[in-house]
Amino acid sequence: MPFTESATQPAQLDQQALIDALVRTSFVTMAVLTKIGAEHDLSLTQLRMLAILRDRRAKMSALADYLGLDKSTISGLVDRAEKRGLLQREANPVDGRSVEVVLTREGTELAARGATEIAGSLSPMTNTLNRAEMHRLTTLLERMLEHH
Amino acid sequence: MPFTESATQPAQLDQQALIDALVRTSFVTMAVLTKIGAEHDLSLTQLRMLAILRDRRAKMSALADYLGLDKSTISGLVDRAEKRGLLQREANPVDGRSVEVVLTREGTELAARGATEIAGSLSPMTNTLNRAEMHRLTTLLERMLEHH
DNA sequence: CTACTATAGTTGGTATTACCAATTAGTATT
DNA sequence: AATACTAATTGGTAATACCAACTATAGTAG
Repeated sequence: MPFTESATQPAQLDQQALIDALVRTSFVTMAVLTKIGAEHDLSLTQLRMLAILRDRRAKMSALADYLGLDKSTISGLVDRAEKRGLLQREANPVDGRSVEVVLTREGTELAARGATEIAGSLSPMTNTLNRAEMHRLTTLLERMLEHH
Repeated sequence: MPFTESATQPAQLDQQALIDALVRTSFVTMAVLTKIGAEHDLSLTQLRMLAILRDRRAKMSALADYLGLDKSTISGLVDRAEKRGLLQREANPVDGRSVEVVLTREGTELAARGATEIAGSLSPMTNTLNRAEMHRLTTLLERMLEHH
């Protein structure tokens, strides 16, 4: 079941074990996100988009950058989400080409509900650790994320 | 950029921070996997399928279970991978309905190469930790994974 | 041993995701 | 004022993934 391997060096075994654990954890986490999204008819990408728009309004091109997707993909995503009433396109008064995207009240509520459910679904896993362990794990993950 | 929030309880703050770190780590990891897959014209799902088939031959239905997908989706995935020569369908002599899937030599090689590249792409992140920290992180992640 | 039921996969239909190339419209540059 | 650049959309294609319906094989009941 190891996603990766082919390391025989003594020191690299630890690294390989970590990578396997990271990949497996990621798949479990993604599965949780996908499932919760699906319960609200949201793809993982749509869920991410809502999460991004929770804090800030964003231009189409900014969304493409954040999500690592082509602009044309964003057009489609925003189209469908807008048709569902989750968000709105707004004109940028300064730049006539630019389109800004903002969550509607409904979109904001859905994003909040999703966040709560995600926390709820992951807590069985995270709660296997005590507070000190949680803290240590968080710190280690954040250290890795910084260097990226 | 917090994917989730809405926790004000004192003890839950640590948990919330952990969940955020987990989700962010997962997206970074998935982005790496997606990119490496794309370089070999493999979707994340196909990459996972190859990874599963590295160790074992599997029936169509077993693949559906492992991947959490509908059987009909597997038919399509296997069709395309077979057409590319990465794997083969084989009849099960015991059960005439069952179809077993096995990697070809080419598929095995691609899976191995992918695994190496994944390790290479994640190592900049994992190498920000020393060996003891890697070990601690791995242990904590595995503890969580067990309880799932 | 035939008839029902269950299981394993495939097929056909649809929606979504995602890309690329081409286009439209607005902004900047020279 | 003409040219180049940028922002977003449109159209076309392929892959992913679902569901429902179907085929073929296997197992069970009468």
